[in-house]
Amino acid sequence: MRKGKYTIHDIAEKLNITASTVSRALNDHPRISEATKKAVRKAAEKLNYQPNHIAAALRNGKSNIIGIIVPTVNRSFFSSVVRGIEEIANDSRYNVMICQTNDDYEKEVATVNALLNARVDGIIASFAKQTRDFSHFLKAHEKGVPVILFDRSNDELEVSQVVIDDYLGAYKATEHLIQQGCTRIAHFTSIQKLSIYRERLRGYKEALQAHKLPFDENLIVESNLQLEDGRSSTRQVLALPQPPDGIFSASALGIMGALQVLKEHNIKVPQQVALVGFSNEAFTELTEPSLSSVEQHSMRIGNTAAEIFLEEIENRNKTFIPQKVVLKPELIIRQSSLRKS
Amino acid sequence: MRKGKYTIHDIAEKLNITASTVSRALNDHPRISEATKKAVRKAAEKLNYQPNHIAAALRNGKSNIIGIIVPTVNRSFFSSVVRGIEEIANDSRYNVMICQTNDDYEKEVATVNALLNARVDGIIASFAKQTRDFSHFLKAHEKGVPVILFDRSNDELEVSQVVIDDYLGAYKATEHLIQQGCTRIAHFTSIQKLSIYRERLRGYKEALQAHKLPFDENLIVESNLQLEDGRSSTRQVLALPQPPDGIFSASALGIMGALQVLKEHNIKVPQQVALVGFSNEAFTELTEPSLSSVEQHSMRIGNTAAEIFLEEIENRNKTFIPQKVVLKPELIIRQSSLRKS
DNA sequence: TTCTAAAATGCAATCGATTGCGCATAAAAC
DNA sequence: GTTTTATGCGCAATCGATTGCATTTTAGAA
Repeated sequence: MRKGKYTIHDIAEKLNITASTVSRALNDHPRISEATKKAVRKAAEKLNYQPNHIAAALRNGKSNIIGIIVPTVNRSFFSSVVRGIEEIANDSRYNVMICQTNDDYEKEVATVNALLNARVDGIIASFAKQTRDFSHFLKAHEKGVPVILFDRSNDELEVSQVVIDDYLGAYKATEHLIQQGCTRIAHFTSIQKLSIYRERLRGYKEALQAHKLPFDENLIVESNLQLEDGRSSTRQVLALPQPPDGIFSASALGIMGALQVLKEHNIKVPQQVALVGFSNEAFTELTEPSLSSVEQHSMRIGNTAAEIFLEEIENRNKTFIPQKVVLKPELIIRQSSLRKS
Repeated sequence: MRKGKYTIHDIAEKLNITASTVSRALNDHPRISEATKKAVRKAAEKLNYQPNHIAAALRNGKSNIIGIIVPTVNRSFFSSVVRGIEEIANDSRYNVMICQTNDDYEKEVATVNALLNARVDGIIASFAKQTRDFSHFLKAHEKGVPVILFDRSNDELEVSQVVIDDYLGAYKATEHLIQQGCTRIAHFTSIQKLSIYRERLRGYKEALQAHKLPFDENLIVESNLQLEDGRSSTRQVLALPQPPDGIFSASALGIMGALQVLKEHNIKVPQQVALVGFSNEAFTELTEPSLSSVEQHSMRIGNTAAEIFLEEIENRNKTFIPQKVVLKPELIIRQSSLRKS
């Protein structure tokens, strides 16, 4: 049926040589004469030969596929990371297989297994919010499949990871708000089981401390950090006897929600309340006023993760030493926090 | 090295039977006794046996992978379609391989080839804006790999496709603007080589005609429909002797740009100029005022595409009849076009 | 011209799962 | 009690590329 379904055997037959020679010729093996190589390449071209990666994968025990696991691909952050991974991976003849967990733990476990069955050569992942048990990742790692975690990760896990300095990002953001004159800054955070949120909270606290501002438990609101959460959190802090004059949210949607509610209450941004979010999502510069936020260099995160993967594949036989790369975030100041001074 | 690297042969040995029997037992073959099946399943579990899909793929000539090709995954529309595909595919034990072309023709061709080499069982794609030559898709189709195009597609291509009724969406949007009192409606469009843009333009025109409004060539602006394009197109129509009182953009970012520029000119939306966009991207409901837009039911598009794929795989031996599914879009009315009446 | 080393290629096994065919054994039919 | 017919399972080939080892060919040395 299938046209052009030629194999190395067909090429071999055509040239009166064996498949071994063809294989070696195509792989530029030194023991094959230039003449033969040329002939093989020519014949391959003529037949429009397409190598069967599956056969090679079976024989070599490697598929040349990197599995990527993200909660969702529908966020600038994650899709940029994916792009970053692809960039590096493709250069090294790897393909990527992107899988979404929708932040569902069960799906995540199933996905890891599916990827292992598909014999991926490595897994680059950012786990689901509710993931507490990491044995599925460990299982992959023990099977010799490099696992690289990014953003959401876990120090206790003996695998490599690429994260940004969440502490620093939060510190910068908070300090910036202070410099703009804010003295009561609220912070929207999420589950403290995730280190990224713990670290952002820590950065926030230490910035306050460094500038001799008091820490008020009432100004910390924990939620899922989606749009609606941002809205309700904002209402909550506005209802305080002493409402805040600045808000730093650990997510982009969170600060978006804040902006909406503040506008609804006719509270001027940034004059009355200044805002800074986290994650430089596309919409943050589309709002009115545009939203300041902490840029995570997502593309770079992807690049780095892919590079670590390549290294680990390279050093597969050497003893494994997990590495942790921490990238510096950057504060992007826009209108929502810039008071005319 | 790899732990748990057991094969059906290991199970066979353990039970003193052959690999054939193990294979059949695991696949629930009717000719295998229940007792044997149970024993096999138990042994498999005990050894933590993981089937090697690659070996099966080689033998069966199918990988159980669907390749998805999209310009970018970083848009609600495309990522939702992907989700929709996954939903259906996973239920039928298919995995998906998502690839981004970044709207680059070369990359698209390379991607199709890569997917074919990876021996995907089908390709679901929305092609790049500049793609004029579709031979890479045809090649896949001729090789017996079902190709399903969605959104951006091409009637001349003898492959199945899932699209929305762009004409209808545009008609509804334009009519809505007219009903809100607009009489001079500008339309932002993109390359007319793409049928989606041609159809949207046609819908716009016919709605005008149906309501006896004149068609003015000056109100049509063709661009790439990104944010910046929306901005400049808006400036362009505002500079006309008779500026418009309504804008219908064939993209979401386009109308976003319009909103920005209008606000900068202190032109009231929707009172002075009403706006409707296309593609219900996340940010459209986050703006101030929120943006009306045409919802494309992206998830459903994905579902449908996957279902068509499954059908075509099923009927692989029957004669192929390409099918075209046209979904109805829905107009979502938000503040940007709703004048208090 | 004969021998040896090097260069070029072939042979056959391998990766792991699948499957058509065939051979037993057991159950059913006559 | 013999013939059919199921039933349960094994044998061996297959998918296509790769590779260690063996063999042939060629070139160079003696």
